[in-house]
Amino acid sequence: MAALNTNLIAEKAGVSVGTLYQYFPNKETIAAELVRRLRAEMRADILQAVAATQGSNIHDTALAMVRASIKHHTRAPGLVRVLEAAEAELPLDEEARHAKAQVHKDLVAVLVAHDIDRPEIASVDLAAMAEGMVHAAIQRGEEDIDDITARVFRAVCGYLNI
Amino acid sequence: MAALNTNLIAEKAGVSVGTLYQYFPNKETIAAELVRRLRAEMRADILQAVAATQGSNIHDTALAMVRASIKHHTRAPGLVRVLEAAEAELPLDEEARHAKAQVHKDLVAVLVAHDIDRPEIASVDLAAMAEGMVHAAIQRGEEDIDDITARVFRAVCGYLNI
Amino acid sequence: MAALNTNLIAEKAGVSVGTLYQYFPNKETIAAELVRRLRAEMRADILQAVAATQGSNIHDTALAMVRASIKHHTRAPGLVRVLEAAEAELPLDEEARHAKAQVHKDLVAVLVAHDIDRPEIASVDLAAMAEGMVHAAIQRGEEDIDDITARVFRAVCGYLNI
Amino acid sequence: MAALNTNLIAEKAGVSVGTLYQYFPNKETIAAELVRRLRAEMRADILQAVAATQGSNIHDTALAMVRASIKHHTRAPGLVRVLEAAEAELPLDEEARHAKAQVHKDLVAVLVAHDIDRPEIASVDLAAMAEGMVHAAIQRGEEDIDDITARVFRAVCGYLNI
DNA sequence: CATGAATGAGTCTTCATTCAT
DNA sequence: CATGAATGAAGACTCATTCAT
Repeated sequence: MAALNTNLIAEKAGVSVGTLYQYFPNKETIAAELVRRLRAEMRADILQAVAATQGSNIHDTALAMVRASIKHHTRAPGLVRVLEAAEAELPLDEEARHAKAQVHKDLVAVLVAHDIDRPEIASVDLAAMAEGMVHAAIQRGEEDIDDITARVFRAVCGYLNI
Repeated sequence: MAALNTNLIAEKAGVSVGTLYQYFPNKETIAAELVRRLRAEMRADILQAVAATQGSNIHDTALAMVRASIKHHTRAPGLVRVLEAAEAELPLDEEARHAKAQVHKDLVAVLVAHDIDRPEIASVDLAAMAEGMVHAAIQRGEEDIDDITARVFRAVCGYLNI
Repeated sequence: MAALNTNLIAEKAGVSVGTLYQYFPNKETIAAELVRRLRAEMRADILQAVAATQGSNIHDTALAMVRASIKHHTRAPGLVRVLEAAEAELPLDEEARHAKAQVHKDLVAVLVAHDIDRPEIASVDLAAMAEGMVHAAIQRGEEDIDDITARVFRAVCGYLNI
Repeated sequence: MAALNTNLIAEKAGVSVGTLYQYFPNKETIAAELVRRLRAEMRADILQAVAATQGSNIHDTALAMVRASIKHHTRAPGLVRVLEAAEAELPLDEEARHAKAQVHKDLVAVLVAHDIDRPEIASVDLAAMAEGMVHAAIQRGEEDIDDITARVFRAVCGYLNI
């Protein structure tokens, strides 16, 4: 995949390939690290959204989280897309898996706090649903973030029966 | 891109690479053709679902379509995933673009028939949402199709406010 | 070499590749046959030139032969060029070698008849010289055959000290 | 074109294919560069011959140039032959075309200095004639350079009427 | 978070050759 | 001078990885 070319990654990172390989044993770990960072950023966004709506009803929290998710996709659409596609077939290392799991856990915690049924499943479903919709919208060139947000929010509420 | 290796594609297709190249000028067109077939099959599944629920309310039709979408993902999960990932960066030829557009049009037609708001947008949103959720579920190894169906259906209804 | 593509040769010959391979065991023999024909035609042209100047002085004979050589290059410039290039690295079969040798022998005979020194060497030198000049002129797009003839003739006379 | 096989070129150049492709975008430019070098070397040989016979009559200069031309063919007969054959169908880049043109210009300059008629045409004719004869002689395995030189020289003088 | 030219295994693509019809 | 789709070895090209500086 052209976008995950090691030389390109190095260039974008402002270093040489050699340097990259001094810190990572191979391309897979490099990609895993990028995934880790992506998830960490995402988590920060989400935690912030959760914190900001602390004590509110689930609607407000959900809305804030959807917004956070979209923000995350807007930052570097190309990279996010490529990495999320790569994530599936990549043998993630412990760190990356952990970062990914954290996002999941945070979401589960929110769902549990609001008495949602089968929170573990709901967490992955909601993430997949939002990711799918946002991803498609961004890729089509949509720019009205509020509109995208509203649409995803509708689906989320439907899924949660709230 | 191990899964879109021309030699592998040829092998799976039961022919030699040379034969493949007698019908397609290069790898891109080969991939485009696979996308075209995928979309054509998907469309057949969806049209059948629509036809089978002709005259029913939108709930039944939506449910049938969700089921069709899942069926499509179940057939050849690996290939579907790879192709859907490739679809975005592939220069699709006329045929493939047409096949993709047809699926979209069919869905829009159903939405229009049921007086759904902004049917064009709804069509892509619903497709993305379902694809995202189903994709994630299948990849995680879920096998209870009815359960997945019910969850996607909930999101769809929420999105459509029905 | 694109111009010696077996499928192309077959097409130009108005048959299928399969048919070609029913008469020749491989590409080399096909090329050899083309060389053989080329040399046979060339020989015919040269013999005719010699016959037409029977009894004349060497100047007239040389001039006629140069003309014949140019005619040969004009017929199918592309093929002639390709074949003459191929001739060197091709393992010619008996027939083709014989056809080539015949041309040489005829020339030697003429040279002997006119008391030229070292006729064997002169024969190949003259052929190479004429071929080189004519080839280059034709390829550059020159069309004034008489002019090319005059120039080659000058070189030939110089070589022969006549 | 076995002799212009990229892997072979790389091997002969003492590097790997990858390295070759780090400096040239494709096979054609690689071949063009080889042609350029060939012509540059040839030019050096010729200029040296011209310089060494500065002020002499045209006979001496012509002789020296014929000798230079033969030397050029002797260095790497195989490569020279292949490249000169390839030259015609190759899309030469600016550099290569320039190198080729330089040789031509140098020769024209010499011819002009000696009041030769139609120097532009004479230049290409002489080059083609010498190349044709030398080429054939070398390929037949002749090793007596002086003899070849004398024969080519005779043709050259005849052509130039000197 | 050093550098980047060199390496060569792995892909894409072509084309001489075969063989079922 | 039967046909031409199928084959796969060979050749063009890429890119993850290394190593001398």
